[in-house]
Amino acid sequence: MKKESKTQEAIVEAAFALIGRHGLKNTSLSMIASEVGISKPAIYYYFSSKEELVDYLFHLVFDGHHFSAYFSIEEYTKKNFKKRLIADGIRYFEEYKHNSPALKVVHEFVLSAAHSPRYEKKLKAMVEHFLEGFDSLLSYGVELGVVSSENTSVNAHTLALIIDNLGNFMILGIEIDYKKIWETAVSNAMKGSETY
Amino acid sequence: MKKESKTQEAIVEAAFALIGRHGLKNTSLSMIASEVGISKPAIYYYFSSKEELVDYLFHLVFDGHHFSAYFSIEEYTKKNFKKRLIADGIRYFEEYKHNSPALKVVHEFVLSAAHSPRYEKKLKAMVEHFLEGFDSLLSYGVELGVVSSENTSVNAHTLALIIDNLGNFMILGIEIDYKKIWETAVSNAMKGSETY
Amino acid sequence: MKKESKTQEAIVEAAFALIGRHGLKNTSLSMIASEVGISKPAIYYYFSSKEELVDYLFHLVFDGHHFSAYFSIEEYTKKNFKKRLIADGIRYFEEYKHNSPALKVVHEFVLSAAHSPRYEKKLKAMVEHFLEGFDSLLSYGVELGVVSSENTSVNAHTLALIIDNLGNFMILGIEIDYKKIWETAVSNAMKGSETY
Amino acid sequence: MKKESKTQEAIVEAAFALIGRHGLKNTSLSMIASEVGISKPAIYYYFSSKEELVDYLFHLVFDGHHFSAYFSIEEYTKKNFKKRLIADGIRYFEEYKHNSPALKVVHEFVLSAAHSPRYEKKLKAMVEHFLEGFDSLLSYGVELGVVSSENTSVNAHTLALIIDNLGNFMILGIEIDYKKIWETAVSNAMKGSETY
DNA sequence: TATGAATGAGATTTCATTCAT
DNA sequence: GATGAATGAAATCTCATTCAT
Repeated sequence: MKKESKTQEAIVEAAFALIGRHGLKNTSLSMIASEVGISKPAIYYYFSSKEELVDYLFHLVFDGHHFSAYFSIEEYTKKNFKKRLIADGIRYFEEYKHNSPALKVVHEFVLSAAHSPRYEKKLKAMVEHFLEGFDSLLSYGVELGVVSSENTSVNAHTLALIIDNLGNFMILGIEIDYKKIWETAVSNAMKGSETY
Repeated sequence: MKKESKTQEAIVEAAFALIGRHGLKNTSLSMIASEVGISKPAIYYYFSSKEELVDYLFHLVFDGHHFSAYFSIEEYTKKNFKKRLIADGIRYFEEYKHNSPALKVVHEFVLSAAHSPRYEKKLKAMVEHFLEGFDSLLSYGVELGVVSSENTSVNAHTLALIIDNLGNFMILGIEIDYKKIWETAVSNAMKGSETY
Repeated sequence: MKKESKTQEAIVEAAFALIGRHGLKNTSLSMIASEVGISKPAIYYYFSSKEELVDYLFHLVFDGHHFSAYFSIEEYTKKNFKKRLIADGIRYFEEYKHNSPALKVVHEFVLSAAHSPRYEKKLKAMVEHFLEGFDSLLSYGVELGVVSSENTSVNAHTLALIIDNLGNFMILGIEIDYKKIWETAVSNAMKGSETY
Repeated sequence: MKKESKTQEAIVEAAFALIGRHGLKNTSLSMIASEVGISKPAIYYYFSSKEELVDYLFHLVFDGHHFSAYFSIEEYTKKNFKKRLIADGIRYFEEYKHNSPALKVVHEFVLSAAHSPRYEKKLKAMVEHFLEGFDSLLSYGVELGVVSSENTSVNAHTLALIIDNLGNFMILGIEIDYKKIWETAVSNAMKGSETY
């Protein structure tokens, strides 16, 4: 837990806010500096380049973005499984509603990964981490006897796909019944479903 | 329907390719001009600003991105409904695999939409158009008697959410069983599913 | 003979003058631009970077700096050999007196070669070219029978060393009898000289 | 003779090494500080500006660069004159071969002198000091009867010119017969040489 | 239709320097 | 004696845009 100076914190916070608002490329060090109320070179005292600042934000964001931060498998029981999964999911994507700068920056990274090999690998790893998270969770449900053993993996990935995109839709301000969609998805995933 | 000159076509094509590869902000008019083999000011003969060129691409992309271009409701029958829906969906997201410039540019616009009110509305409209497309399709399935009448709307939106994100995952190169996921999603959507 | 625009010529000329006066590192594109009376980016229309501009000057300077430009061996005869060699040498280093920007820039390159591998090789080649030039000239003198055949190479190199440094001393404004020194050096070189 | 602290010595040494390697303008206080392992402002405790540090180096270098440091006239005798002069000269320019930081810095100052009136005078003085040194030495040789009394001054200056440039050529890595050239030059200077 | 030439604005970055502690 | 924190000035370079031709 390295101690950050007030200024460094302010830089990071301003960067988050501005990148969330204007995007990665549209946020200049000048903007950050003037938002914080310091001079441009002051940023270089804390980060040796814009790239390094962005990297720092990237890690800050993704290091806190673990599957287990939202879905703590060890607290799931036979009895609370469904309720818990539904509640955790809702908690997850409702964060988007509050428009937290961090989540907007995640969004920014996710989308810019398409033409930035720098982040592509990390991001892919993060998505795969979530896929595996749901895999483990459903497998545990199978053990508990509350989740169908058929197609577990496909169902897990479907949940990941849905919850991820619910966040994206929320950012866009699409009005759909988020909770019901998630509840239904969880139900389907648990009951298993034979294909045609 | 204004007639496009060869040069204009070339500009648009180059812009598509470059933006798909490097992103909106990282693609400069110089890059486009030199890709086409013309001078920078020549672009201004066809588009009065970079913004206008981007707008043009935006419309080009989204005007061709109709729900009905992929799912032609009038060809769905009681008998072929499921098969058809599965097949059309697969056709849709497999386009991503082929890396078509247009789709990459859609992705890019989604990115910009997050911090550009200019595109936000249009994009939202497009997403809603897809949501309604699936709504209509499933409603038609209800009429035909092949789709459960319960929760139709939620199921339709779930399909939209899934198919949209399958494309995103494909761009990232995530290896999951795309087809099986889609098949299962269609099955669930058609059979309806009571919630807990 | 590529046609240079007026502006390009002006840039090159200003660069010569300013680098001669302030040195390579102390001459900025801003200085050049404002000397020429154009904007900074205008320079980039002609040279894609400062490095390229400097390279251009480098070649301009050294491509005209051939041994044969000062000492045209084919005009040397048995009768005029000494007189000619003395006169050509004087003509060579007297150019320094007139303080031509180009010569100052040569000086700049020569000295900065010490920590710029970029120019080191080229410069070494140029110096060696002059060494060989004097070698050939004296050898020709041997053939003509006006130059001693002993130690020809050592004597040639001595001439090169002296004439080169006479220029440097002139730039510094050292007051010595340049002509007499050169005459004596030529005499010694021609007569040959046994070592102790 | 102010006492230098360990830190000051380290600063000076690092400055020597870095300036020798990268040049005056390319060596920043940051580089020096980090080479020494201290903070940037620490340098300001010892030198009130970069200019002052450079001045200090300048004097350090030139105060040790006396003619008499290499050629101690009082040890020359009728018998050892030539041998001694040759040997001292060789010792002088062979220092260049060992790449001593101090000599590289001299070279650097010569470079700066061309466009820095600050050093020009000092440097000129130093060169003149060497010219006079050889003048005195040869005059002493005349007194001893081992040096021709004709053209003594011209011959002295020629020696200065040659030995100075031998060092420059060495830095560039030019491969010539340094020793033979110097021996011959000494011979010629002592024997005197009538001009044409 | 198209280009050569040029520009203002602004981006990232480096440097010598200062000052309170 | 020495440092952490900060700054003004300036450097190189890019970009969208303009305009006469």
